[in-house]
Amino acid sequence: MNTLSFTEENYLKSIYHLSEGGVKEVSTNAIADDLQTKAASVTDMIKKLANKEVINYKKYKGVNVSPTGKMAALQVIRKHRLWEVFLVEKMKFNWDQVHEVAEQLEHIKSPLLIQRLDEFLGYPKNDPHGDPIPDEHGEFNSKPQISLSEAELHHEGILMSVKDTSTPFLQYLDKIGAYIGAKIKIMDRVVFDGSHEILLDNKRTLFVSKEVAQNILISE
Amino acid sequence: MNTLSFTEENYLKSIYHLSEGGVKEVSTNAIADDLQTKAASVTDMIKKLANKEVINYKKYKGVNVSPTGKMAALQVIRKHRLWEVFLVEKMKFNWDQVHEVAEQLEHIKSPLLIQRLDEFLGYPKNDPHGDPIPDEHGEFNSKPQISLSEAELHHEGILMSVKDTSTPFLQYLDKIGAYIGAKIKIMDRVVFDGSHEILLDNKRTLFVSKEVAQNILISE
DNA sequence: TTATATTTTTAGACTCATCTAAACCTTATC
DNA sequence: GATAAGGTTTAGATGAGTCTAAAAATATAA
Repeated sequence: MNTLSFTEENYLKSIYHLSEGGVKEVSTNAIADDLQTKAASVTDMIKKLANKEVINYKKYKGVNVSPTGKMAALQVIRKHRLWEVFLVEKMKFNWDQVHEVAEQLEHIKSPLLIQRLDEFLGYPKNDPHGDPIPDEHGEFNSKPQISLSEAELHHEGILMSVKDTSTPFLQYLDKIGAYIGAKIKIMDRVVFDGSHEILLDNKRTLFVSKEVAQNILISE
Repeated sequence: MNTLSFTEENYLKSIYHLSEGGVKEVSTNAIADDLQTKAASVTDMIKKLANKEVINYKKYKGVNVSPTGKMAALQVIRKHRLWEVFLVEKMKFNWDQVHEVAEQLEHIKSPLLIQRLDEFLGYPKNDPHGDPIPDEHGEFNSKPQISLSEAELHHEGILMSVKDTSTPFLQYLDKIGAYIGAKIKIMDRVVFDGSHEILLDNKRTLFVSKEVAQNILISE
């Protein structure tokens, strides 16, 4: 497999995410969309990645990650999430400020640094958005969770993670007082627009839109 | 000036270092040698850098950094040295292990991160090799220092910094027990091979070669 | 001062990652 | 099962950074 370039790592990570752990076939357009590039560029790159045997590729049939590719992707994800923890815990970044910088830091090549960083941070299990951090073997345990929009009415759970990690969404959550670890109970669901009435930390009830509900994951 | 690419930053840093702060003219070959590349590649790149007005360039006459280029170079150097401090102080790296990783980290783009890192480290004035860390305006005070090989016989001073930061040299210093802050007195100088007899921390006398003496800087 | 050696630049080619435009497959629809 | 619509791949070009080989300029030396 050799080493992957900066760009190759980004493609691989995108494919891994889009395939939800290596099951589904991922389309050229989906990758292009995710990486803000053009389909033709994606075709070129997936040929390279297929040659390096980190993905499986059949013309016109989409791609998915191979076992070695999955490991490589998980290492990049591990680095990304550890750096995010570092930025929030040690550099006093807000959780909506970390993504862009972590995108750069995740490509730093130094196994020793990652090992020491992990130790320095106290072997964290989750990043600031609640996503699990794989260990050096790519292992991680994801606790069962369900989106607010899919959970049953009157279900109560802990805010475990968020699907969307964009600045506007995270700033919105800050504004309404939602955070990883908060207690959320679904009080009502509005049929008209799919919005949700929720009880936050047994203190306040408020309404969130369908879009917001889909991006909040709580414990089952 | 716009932003500089990864590679452009490396060239600029090299030119800055080779010109001892932007004074002397630097030759194409010197840069090629420093960056382990070919003279032809250097010629291409210095044209680009001259177009961006970070260096002054006259064909066949060498280059030196412009005021804007000097500032840009100092920012990269600032980042490099702050990361080195981080690696040694927080990540428990040895001083001979930091260079390669800092070469990568110095190109991370995030003014906020550097500001917070500086604060986190307690606004250090020097990196693990004794080199001064410029502040955000590119200012730094370098205390007067002189190489062991140039100082007067029987001169005594503190080991302030090292010119060579390669792993073999630093490991050699570890071995003989020399470190930044150590007290060194020049006991004798051997005419035959230019080697030096020194007294280290008032404890041990030992001989170091001419090459080693040239790379150790002590207070005047 | 002319010849020689060295340094620097140019010319042309290569790789990587990207693009547009056109050609090509696959799928959905009637 | 023909056709339209959409997705995917190829062809050819571009820019960044690099290289080798050859030409041009400068420096050195007899």
